Amino acid sequence: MQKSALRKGGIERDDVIAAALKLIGPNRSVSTLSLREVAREAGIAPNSFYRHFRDMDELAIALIDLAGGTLRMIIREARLRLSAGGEVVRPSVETFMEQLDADDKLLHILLREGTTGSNTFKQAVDRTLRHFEDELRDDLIRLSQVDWPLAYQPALVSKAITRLVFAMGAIALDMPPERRREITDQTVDMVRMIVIGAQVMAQEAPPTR
Amino acid sequence: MQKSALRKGGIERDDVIAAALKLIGPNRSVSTLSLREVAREAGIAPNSFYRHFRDMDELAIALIDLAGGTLRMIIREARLRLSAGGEVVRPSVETFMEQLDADDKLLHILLREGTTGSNTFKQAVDRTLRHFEDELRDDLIRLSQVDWPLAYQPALVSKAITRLVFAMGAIALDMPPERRREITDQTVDMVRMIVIGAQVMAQEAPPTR
DNA sequence: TGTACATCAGTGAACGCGCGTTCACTGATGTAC
DNA sequence: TGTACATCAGTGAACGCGCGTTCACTGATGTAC
Repeated sequence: MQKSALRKGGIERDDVIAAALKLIGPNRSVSTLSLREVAREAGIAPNSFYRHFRDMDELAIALIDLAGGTLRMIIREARLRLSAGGEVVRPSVETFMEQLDADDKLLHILLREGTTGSNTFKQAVDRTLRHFEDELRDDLIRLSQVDWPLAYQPALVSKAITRLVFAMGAIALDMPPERRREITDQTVDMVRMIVIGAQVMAQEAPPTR
Repeated sequence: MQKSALRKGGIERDDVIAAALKLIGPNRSVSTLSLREVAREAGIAPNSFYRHFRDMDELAIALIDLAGGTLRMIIREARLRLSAGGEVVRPSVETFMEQLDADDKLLHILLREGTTGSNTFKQAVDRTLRHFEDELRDDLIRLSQVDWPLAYQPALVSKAITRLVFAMGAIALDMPPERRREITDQTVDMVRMIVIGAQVMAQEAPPTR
């Protein structure tokens, strides 16, 4: 039985995570948070932090993993919106950009720590991004068996799309909401370029699967 | 006449910048440098820092501008390597990736502060990236008048290429040198996908210039 | 050429602050008998 | 049911540290007369 879950006033590991999330924003990445700051936000004494995490690094990795998991669910939802034979690129990109609003804190975590954090952070982010790439690659292969021409190097295509969409997501995060549409449209066109280019290249060279 | 340039033992603004550059690396972005740290590296007392910069923000912006200028020169060199009618994408990407090794500190600055820094930093980086995009767009238009088909939305194509190449550059920076070639090859293929896709799309829709 | 003066990059000492971490302790909860 | 005990998230106080910033001062250089 979970013991701590029954305690009355106590705060949980998740409450500390929630406090950290509250502090994260456009200009605050995980690595700039201080232990005392998080404790203050969570309403506990600084030393109480150690009851839940060994140090700030452990908290940061928990946050990155949380962000990764949530974003994977976003992508899964995007996939559900796809009707066989219908348009694929636009609904996917739109779902991504919409969720970026809703879960902007989580996106920020992945975008910031991927370039700035310690090696541990970077690896955690990289793991998440590669997970995305893998899922996207499988989607591409599946699609190519239904109604799309075979694409050139699906792994490479999915990597290009993932990195580009994340880069555009980072741009969108720093922009006023009314320009999101514009960024979304641009991203849709960019992804189409990649997909179409890959299809053309597949006809010129034998595709590697 | 520049007075300070004649002083003997004194250090210059540039020396402080050089000290800051020395401290920057894979895990140290500009915004994580402390004033005392930079002063220590430059061999001056902490308060002497104020003789050269009003605060760390001013130093940071000087570094970002320096990085932007240097990178623009890199691109210019890449352009010189292009022989009319020859291959365009590979030499350009290769030049970029090679210089990334040589001036890796500068690349780091643009890659890190663009996602993490304060709004001021982000704007400085954004300015630099947009400058790249503009130059690339002009190149694309010029190329399309010589021996390439007209591309679909050159501005969008150049934005996609710029952001993607920078994202791949960020990946390369965190990798051991022996994997640079692999990343370069991947990037070349990605850029080709975008360019070819844009050319195909130009034939389907009237191009916007 | 000599002298008085302005300039300004440099200095050491000191300040108050927020930080991460440690210590010994508390007191509510759940468990064993 | 009652009692003794283990667990453990919480506490306040204290530590030493590096930080940004300020102060009044120095001393070499270049300039004016």
